[in-house]
Amino acid sequence: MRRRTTIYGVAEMAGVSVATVSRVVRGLPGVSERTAAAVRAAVAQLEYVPSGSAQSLASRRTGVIGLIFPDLDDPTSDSGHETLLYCDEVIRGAERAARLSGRAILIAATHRSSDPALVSSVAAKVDGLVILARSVAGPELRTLASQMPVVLLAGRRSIPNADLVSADNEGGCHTITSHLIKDHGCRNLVFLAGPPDSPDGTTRMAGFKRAMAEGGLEVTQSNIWRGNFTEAAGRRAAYELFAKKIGLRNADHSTASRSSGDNLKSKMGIPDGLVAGNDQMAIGATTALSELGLAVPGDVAVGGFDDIQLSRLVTPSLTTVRQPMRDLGKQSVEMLVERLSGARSTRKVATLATQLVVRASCGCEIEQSGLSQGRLSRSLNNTPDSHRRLSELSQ
Amino acid sequence: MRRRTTIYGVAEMAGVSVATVSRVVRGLPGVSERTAAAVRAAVAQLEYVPSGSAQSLASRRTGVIGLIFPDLDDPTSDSGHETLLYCDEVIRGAERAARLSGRAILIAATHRSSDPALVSSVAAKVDGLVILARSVAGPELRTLASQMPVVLLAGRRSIPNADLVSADNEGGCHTITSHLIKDHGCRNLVFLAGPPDSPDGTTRMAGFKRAMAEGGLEVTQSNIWRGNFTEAAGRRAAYELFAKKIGLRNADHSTASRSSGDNLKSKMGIPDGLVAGNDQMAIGATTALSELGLAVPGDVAVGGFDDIQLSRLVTPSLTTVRQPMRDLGKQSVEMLVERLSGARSTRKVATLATQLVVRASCGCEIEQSGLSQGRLSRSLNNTPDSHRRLSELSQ
DNA sequence: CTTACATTTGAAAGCGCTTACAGACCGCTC
DNA sequence: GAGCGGTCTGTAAGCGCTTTCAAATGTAAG
Repeated sequence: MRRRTTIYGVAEMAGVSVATVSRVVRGLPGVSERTAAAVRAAVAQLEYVPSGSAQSLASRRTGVIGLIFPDLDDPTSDSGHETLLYCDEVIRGAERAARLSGRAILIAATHRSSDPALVSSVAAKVDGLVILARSVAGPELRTLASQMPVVLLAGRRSIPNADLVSADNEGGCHTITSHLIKDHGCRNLVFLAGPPDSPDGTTRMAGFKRAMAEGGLEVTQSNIWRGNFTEAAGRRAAYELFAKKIGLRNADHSTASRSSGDNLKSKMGIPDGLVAGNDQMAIGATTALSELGLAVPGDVAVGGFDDIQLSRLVTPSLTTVRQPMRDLGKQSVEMLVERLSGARSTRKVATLATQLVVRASCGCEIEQSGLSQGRLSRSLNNTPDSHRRLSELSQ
Repeated sequence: MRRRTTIYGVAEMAGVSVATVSRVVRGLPGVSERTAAAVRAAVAQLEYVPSGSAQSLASRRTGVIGLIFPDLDDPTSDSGHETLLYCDEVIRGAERAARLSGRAILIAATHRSSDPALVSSVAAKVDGLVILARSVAGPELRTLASQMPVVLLAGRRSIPNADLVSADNEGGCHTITSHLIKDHGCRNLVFLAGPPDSPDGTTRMAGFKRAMAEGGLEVTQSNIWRGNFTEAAGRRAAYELFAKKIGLRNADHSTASRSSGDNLKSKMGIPDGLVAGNDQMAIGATTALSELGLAVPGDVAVGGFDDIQLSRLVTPSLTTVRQPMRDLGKQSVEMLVERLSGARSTRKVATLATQLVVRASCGCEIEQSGLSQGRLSRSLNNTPDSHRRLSELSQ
């Protein structure tokens, strides 16, 4: 582990000043080809690698972008697992975008028990930050945003100075709801919402309502069911919405009377479709419906949101909405780079289009099984003309 | 984006020298509580965050570990996808270990068309490197390893000075082979090998051979089939190994004569089990066997290696061997940290235990279907007593 | 051979921190 | 009161670069 050569060593060997070496190494103009060649020879000879710290200190740029994401405490939980995958994709997208701009990505995960100094120490080493969801507390976030460019990814908060990138939750939910209405003729949809304080959930519900309105369908209390994003909540929803109305107290798979067609359902106000605020609830509901003897999608069409792993594996496979995770990472970094290069100083908000993933639970796809299962899934863009939708706010 | 406060600003406000501020900020002893409090007040007041570059330059430590991994050119290919997941897990493990040691992780992906300066620029910013597989070319690797601590993860090369971490390919393949021999009574196993120049493949074959020897079974030419790790190769293997021997030219699912028990098979030298060097080949072979009218695991037991996503989804689900990906990342960083803290200077080689994942293709598990599919999979450690096996070489 | 101007080079002043090292100050002991 | 060992604090010299700025050199025009 020999001590690394410095710029002085190279300068000496090449018989020039350190300023000249610096110019050659960074490819700046104004050095004669003759001199440059001599310097390059010395660099190669000595295997010179400039010290990143010294470069950063002198130029006050690190060439590094920080990415802070939440690390779940309980990696065994379902949601934990899904969040992990989500973050991984984002990291990948961010890394690529950073690499293309000649920068590197410094990653750090936070969780509730982690050292508060962590974020500072990362902030001290980077030119700008991409912060996922709520991995950093509000006050700290404000401080950071006042000191360096910050992009919030899927963060709900509106921090002055911080750009914002998120998936189009409203549009995605609108798309899947419209799909159930227009393509599958649902007339009595129920939205399985999340807790009222979930911004994602609220935005998704807005999409549901807009699609209903566009379809000429009324949305009342009875079309919104409040849950908490868990599978259990989905099950409960199914029982509450269907059990009484079809005259069952206990779910009994073998003896449950098979449902009796649109006629009865519409008469009794039984929903003919469910749109869930996330996949977990959709899956819970689907399971419960089958216990109640109702067929999905035959009697009730079901749609989810997120496209978690499990959604592809359940029977029937779940029609859902996928977020462009990798693009979220990419877009965040690109916006950061734009700021870093001084190209922009106004605040910017980007919303990336989501993608409808059509599978079986809506009635579109005949169930596959065996080897090929899980490999095919047709999908449609919900915005056919453009890949992303950007809106810019000066602020 | 106001200019950040420096240590001088804090010193001035607190009425002390910068040396004292430095001591307080880093928690060094030898400062009276009175003074320290004043400094802390100033730090909070000014929202002072020390410059990482300046700290690194002065202390010649960056507190950052670099992680270099391959980014596949073709992200749509199967192997690409699997490799991505693999890397993601490694990154997670590395990040956690780094965080626990108070360091951050700088990630950068390389692929064949990427800028060669990338690795240098990363190297210039970190205290040490973890390098995955063959993401960095040999000569460059040597240079790096001569200048800073380097850990090679799953890298086949033996670079002087570089520590090495890898999964126990030999042991894993030994375990699954033994499982087929001892628990399922296979007597005529065939190993579907990779190309001879694949180190992983070779190591796995060694495990196969050892298990065969321990089971008192001979290994000849006819027990080794050479492939190239693709599904197509697996299919070909099945046809070549079985089609002729059971008197079929064309696979015909409906009319194929069902196999006729151990009696015939052993008489004719038909294999009763396949151990594949990776999951892709195992899956290809399984598909082809079913086309040939042979039942898996009924007529032929099959085992794979890697535990790719698909292995859980195919029918029958594939019994295979999983690498401890997250632990690989963790272990790499830990070894690097050990070096960085000067605790060790001898070269170290760590081999982490793999895990046998028992599913249906060996005959252990009754096939599951429906909702619960993919969620349960029993698994056994192949080294019951210890989680990892370390061997240390002084060199 | 000047003068004017572009091109190439080097000297030197930081960048914001860490870290010897030395000095100041304190209460002791002899 | 001198001498001594602690404890606390400040001075200043780097760390290895970048970046003015001015000097040196070359070059073309007058």
